[in-house]
Amino acid sequence: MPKKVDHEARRQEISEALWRLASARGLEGASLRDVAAEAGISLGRLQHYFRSKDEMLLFALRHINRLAGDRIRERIEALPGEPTPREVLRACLSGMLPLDERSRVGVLVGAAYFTRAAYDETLRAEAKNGIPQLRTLFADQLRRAAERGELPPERATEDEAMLLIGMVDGLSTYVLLDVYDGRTALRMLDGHLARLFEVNGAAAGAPVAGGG
Amino acid sequence: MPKKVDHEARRQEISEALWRLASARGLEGASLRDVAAEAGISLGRLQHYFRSKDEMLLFALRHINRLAGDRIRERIEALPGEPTPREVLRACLSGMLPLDERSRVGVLVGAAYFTRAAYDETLRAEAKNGIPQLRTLFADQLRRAAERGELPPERATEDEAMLLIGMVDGLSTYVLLDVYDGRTALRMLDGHLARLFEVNGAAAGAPVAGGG
DNA sequence: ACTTTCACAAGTCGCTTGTACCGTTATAAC
DNA sequence: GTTATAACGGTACAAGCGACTTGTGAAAGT
Repeated sequence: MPKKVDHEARRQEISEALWRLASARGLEGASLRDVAAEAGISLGRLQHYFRSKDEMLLFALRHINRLAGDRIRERIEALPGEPTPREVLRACLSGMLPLDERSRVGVLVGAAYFTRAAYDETLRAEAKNGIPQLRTLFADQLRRAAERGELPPERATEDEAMLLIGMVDGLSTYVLLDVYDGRTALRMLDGHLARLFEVNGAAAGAPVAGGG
Repeated sequence: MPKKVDHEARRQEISEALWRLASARGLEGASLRDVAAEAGISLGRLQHYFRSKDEMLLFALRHINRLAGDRIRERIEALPGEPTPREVLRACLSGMLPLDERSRVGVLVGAAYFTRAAYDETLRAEAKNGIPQLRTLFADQLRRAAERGELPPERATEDEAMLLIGMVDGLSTYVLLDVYDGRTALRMLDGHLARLFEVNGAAAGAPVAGGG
């Protein structure tokens, strides 16, 4: 038997090259030759690791979804001490906004995939994948906040959790379109959270200062 | 001089063929030949009305934006009697959701353009175009509601208006992804409006029943 | 009647695309 | 040392792309 190569690692490298191109020129603007060139390998080699373009796109989508999940989890664990539900929520939501280069690429790639997912059933199934998890995570935090008296109980719903996800998505959209910048989006997010966590007209939960 | 043809009308017909394809297969899946076939004309004729593909895409974007604006205005005017600010807001916002086939195509096309706009400056400038108008319209309604005592004054801000736009955008995204359906999105939108229009823990403004 | 010019249809051009396939090298097993 | 096979690099190919050119018929102006 000849030498063995870590296929998973090679595939991830190629995926990352694809993301760089997709965030700069869109998914359709990234041909196999372009991706190979960006990854610094030959077209033949790329084809050795992905039998077709669709296979590459699907792998890259799964990979970026996995990284996005890791990122969320990292941000939660990075919170100091015993974080309040509100702090957890803010960390997750602000982590989904395109505030730095890394998350900007992530959101751009996600948008590119979304457009395809709208008419590609395979991609759509994959893109929807993480949403229920995220909704559950957020709903859990809302319930926890309600138990602590930091949130009116009637606001601790799955709908509210879903609304939060949708809102961050909408904010991200307009940041990418340069309608406003990341700081403004963050301010609007904080405004929404502040009103969400209002109990009898007063702020509740731990307000958080600064940071992305 | 030979016979004269209404160029504007021809261009609109071609644009509509493009939308049908774009909503079904995405913008990149619509070649000039495909659009011509969908419009039932020859490639040569299409090129007679659009010198380049970019010109066609730009015209179609402007056209769909104009129709979207018309739709909003129609919905406001269709409201019976002297509509409250809340009724106006709900009519506009629900009109932006992909609830029927027409608006579904509109949102799909908008999404396809958005993906391109992320890395195409010309399209981005055009796509941003209607936003400030919409924000102003919404902010005006919020202020009017605050004056009528139906909304706490501190919520009558430009940020709140922008947040509404972003939220509908996010909801639309997930409707297209089949995460939930249009009715659910509408329920979530109504939930948000209900809380927005809460004064001292009680509902204010005119609650609206049913309808899209 | 003649000319001009619009409104097309059809074909061609150079280029890029995804995919298939061939040839070569290197390495591990026997 | 032979063989089998993973790991490539390189090339060829059919299809499709946008852009461009050419040809034709007809109607309006003179």
